Amino acid sequence: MELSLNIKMNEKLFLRNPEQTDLGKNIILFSIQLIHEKGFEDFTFKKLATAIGTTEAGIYRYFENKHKLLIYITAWYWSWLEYRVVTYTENITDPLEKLRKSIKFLATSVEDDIRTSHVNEKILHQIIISEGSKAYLTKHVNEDNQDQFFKPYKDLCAIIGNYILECNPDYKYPRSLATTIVEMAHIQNFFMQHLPALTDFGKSKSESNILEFLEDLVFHAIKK
Amino acid sequence: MELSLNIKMNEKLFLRNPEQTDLGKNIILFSIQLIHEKGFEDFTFKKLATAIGTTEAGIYRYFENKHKLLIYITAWYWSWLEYRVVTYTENITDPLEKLRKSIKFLATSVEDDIRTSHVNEKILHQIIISEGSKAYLTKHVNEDNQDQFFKPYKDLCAIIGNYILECNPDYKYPRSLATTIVEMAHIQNFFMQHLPALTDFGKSKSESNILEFLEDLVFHAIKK
DNA sequence: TATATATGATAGTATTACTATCTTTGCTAA
DNA sequence: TTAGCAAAGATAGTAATACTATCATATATA
Repeated sequence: MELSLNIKMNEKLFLRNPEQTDLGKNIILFSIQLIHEKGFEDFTFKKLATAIGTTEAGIYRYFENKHKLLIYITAWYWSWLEYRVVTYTENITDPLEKLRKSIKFLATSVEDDIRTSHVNEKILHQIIISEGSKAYLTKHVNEDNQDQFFKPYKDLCAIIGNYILECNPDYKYPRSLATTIVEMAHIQNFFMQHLPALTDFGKSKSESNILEFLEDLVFHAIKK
Repeated sequence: MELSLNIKMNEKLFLRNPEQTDLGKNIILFSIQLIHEKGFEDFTFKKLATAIGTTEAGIYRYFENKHKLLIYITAWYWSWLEYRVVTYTENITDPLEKLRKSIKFLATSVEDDIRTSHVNEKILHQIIISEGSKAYLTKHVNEDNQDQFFKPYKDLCAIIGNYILECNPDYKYPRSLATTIVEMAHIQNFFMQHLPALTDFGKSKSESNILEFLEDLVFHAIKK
């Protein structure tokens, strides 16, 4: 049986839907590789075209510019993560356990999901850590937000926020705590890899330590 | 009496020390204005030169490229903030109060410091919020780190981390909690301004709410 | 007065970030 | 079977960016 997983993306993010053609899928596949390899600043459509074996003009038929492509792949990641979090927590009744499991999904690397052949989730996770925030740290964040480009990220945070409220309906900062979990899961990971003095995990360099830190932080914060 | 405050910067960050000449000081003054106005991606040495009334080549005599300049001004900011935090907390004996006051410095906007005529701290604070993380989110972060470019940031976090340990010597994650405070002080501020659904402060848009959230988070985390 | 230093003026290059146009390929509906 | 259309390939061109190089000039200092 062949599995496949399809995520519906905001149509304003692309000119032509990359999921519907071979070239489109290659653009996603190779851009994830290239952005990871070179970093977003050094990544260009020219290099991407060469890697795929097509021309620059070909890429521009799918994406207006490389920033839209970055938003596309980050939005895809958040949608995919939301799907995973919801799928694996919806049957859990204990809200504390739901939250704990969610934090684990946010703070832990994944293996490549074979149901999405044009996306390598393991590398994508690294991109989110190093480049993810560049999707919104721009002067046009307000316009991009009006176009709903960050909806997948917001939806995921909203779910975590609701789990927090289920644990403690009186907790005053469910959304900010949710974004703190999501952001710090990635930032602590980046610091652990590159600026270890900024964390307590420099020696072990193990994600499980980040997980422990986040759990400790969250469950103390929401304790009644 | 004329006050002045001088911060010694890492010499590898510049080709010629910008604090020592009028043009150099103008580069710092106008780059802060321009980066805030246009955002870092759209900021160029050409535009900066035009704003100052000098030539592109003139700027290149001080800074190798715009990324080094960004690191310079962010490093300056962290040094300045460390100076402020240390100055205003060293006389406090109660560690909890020291930590509380430090959080306030991290999470609150400042007025322009008149002792530094070539730096507008209020605008600089906004730049740190929107552009600060781009200083280290690069492929050359490891080399930059070896050159000690992020030392001011680390020093500040180390101080906060020590205050945390003074409050509770058994707390297991003092450094990660310190960076969480610093990072979230800025990220929550950005989200409050631009993506308010990600915070609990969207309506009031008030920094004092961020402060309350951070205090609540930190003091629950370190409670014995 | 000689000299070093900072700045100004100008020019030039490779790369980036696009836009435009024309051709070819391959599928589909008449 | 073919006409027509969409996707992709090929090629060219432009303005801006990110530099480097050189030569002249002003100013301070020894």
